[in-house]
Amino acid sequence: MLQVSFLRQNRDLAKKKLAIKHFAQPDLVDTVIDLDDERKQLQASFDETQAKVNSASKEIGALMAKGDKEKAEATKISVGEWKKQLEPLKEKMAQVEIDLQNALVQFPNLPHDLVPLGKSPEENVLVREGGVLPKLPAGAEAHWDLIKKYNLVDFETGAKITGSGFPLYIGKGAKFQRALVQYFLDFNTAAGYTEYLPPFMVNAASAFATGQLPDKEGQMYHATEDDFYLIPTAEVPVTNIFRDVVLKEAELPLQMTAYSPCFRREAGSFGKEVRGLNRVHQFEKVEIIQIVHPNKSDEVLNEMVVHVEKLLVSLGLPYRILRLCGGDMGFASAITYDFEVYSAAQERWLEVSSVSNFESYQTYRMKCRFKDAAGKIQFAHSLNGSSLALPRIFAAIVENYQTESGIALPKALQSYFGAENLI
RNA sequence: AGAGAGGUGUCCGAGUGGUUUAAGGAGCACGCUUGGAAAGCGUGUAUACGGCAACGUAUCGGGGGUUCGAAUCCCUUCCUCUCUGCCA
Repeated sequence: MLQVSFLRQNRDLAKKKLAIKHFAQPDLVDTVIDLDDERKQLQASFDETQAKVNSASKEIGALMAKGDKEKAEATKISVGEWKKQLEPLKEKMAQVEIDLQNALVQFPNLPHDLVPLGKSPEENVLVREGGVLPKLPAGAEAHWDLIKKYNLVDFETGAKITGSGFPLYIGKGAKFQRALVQYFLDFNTAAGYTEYLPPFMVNAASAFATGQLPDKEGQMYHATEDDFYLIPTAEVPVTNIFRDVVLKEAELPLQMTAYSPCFRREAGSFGKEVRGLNRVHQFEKVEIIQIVHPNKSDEVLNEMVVHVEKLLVSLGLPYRILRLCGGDMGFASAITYDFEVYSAAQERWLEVSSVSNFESYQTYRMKCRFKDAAGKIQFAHSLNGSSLALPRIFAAIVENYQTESGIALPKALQSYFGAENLI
């Protein structure tokens, strides 16, 4: 969420930056400032009257103690008058605050200066690429055929149990998932991240704090009986650890990693784009999250990008890193780098990680602050990234490591899987 | 799931309608004292909003109510603990 004080001081800059994100209602900036002016005015007169009520009430107490009942009763009457004035003020103030809040949550985060202009994925900027394209055997197949051939994943039975997009992993396929999770977590903790295993459902307050609510309501599964939401990513529960918390500056940076299943309704496209493991409703992911000093977030973002890159290199997959343009970025992000892995058999790039700096957008929304050396309270910055999302890594490894007689494994995974080859 | 007990500041903890301006203690910070340390003494020690400021307003788990006045009374909700039940 953007801060009114910032919008007030940077009215034109904010509008310019919102335009980069293709935000359709620049005038909302003015609306918000007007509403805030109104709120201030209302509060001033409310506070003034309330102060009169408070001091008169105290006076009544003193008069009663003295036994001056007559004067006490007279004071009660004037208090009654003031309270009548208070009622409409209170209502109006509550309404203005709701309006202000409703307007504020509509703003996406402002883009970082490095964010390229552009509207669609084609306008994302290639930062660098690495890895080598594999030489696939003749008759190389896409992962949806390979997993069937080797009985690693059964979509039909998953659909029978739950619905489409809920894959059932079997045998070596299931074990491979477990090996990947274990490897990713170990890789992250070795780099200093603390491992968490969070709840997989969150309440509405948590979903609001990380920006899933109110605008992305339909993308989450909702357990209505208890009003819990199934998490779309571990970012939600883990970042919320620090909701309404004032940290000490010395505690920063906080580095967390967590495995979780991710649940996404993903109302969307059909066909090749979503075939096999390319897009599913439930998938496994290991996430990295940092809460840092605002001065450090640019630097930390780069560190996180390098961290994820090293992980991809260790898997021997051909990859590229893109800096997303304003039109392709997430709502809450100030700057995002996407990692894509080349699926040789599908002949297309698959997004496997997205690393973002949210700056103070989430932390303001969830009141995650820290006390600096001077004793001043400031909002921290939050960042997160996948390291990594499993299904597409699974797909890419199965495709890129296929041989004529089976599927090989990257060296780094062999000890985790307990064999040199997947098949 | 049923019954009961609770939720107060950084922490412990007092507080059943009015100098509570939340006692007292601990911790922490600063100062005094000291050769140095401990002890002792003194001062300070939540957040948000409004205001140039003085200061004001709100907050005793959350929300609502009663009252001139609520940490205190009522309703509601969440959470924790104990016992019982159920369960991997």
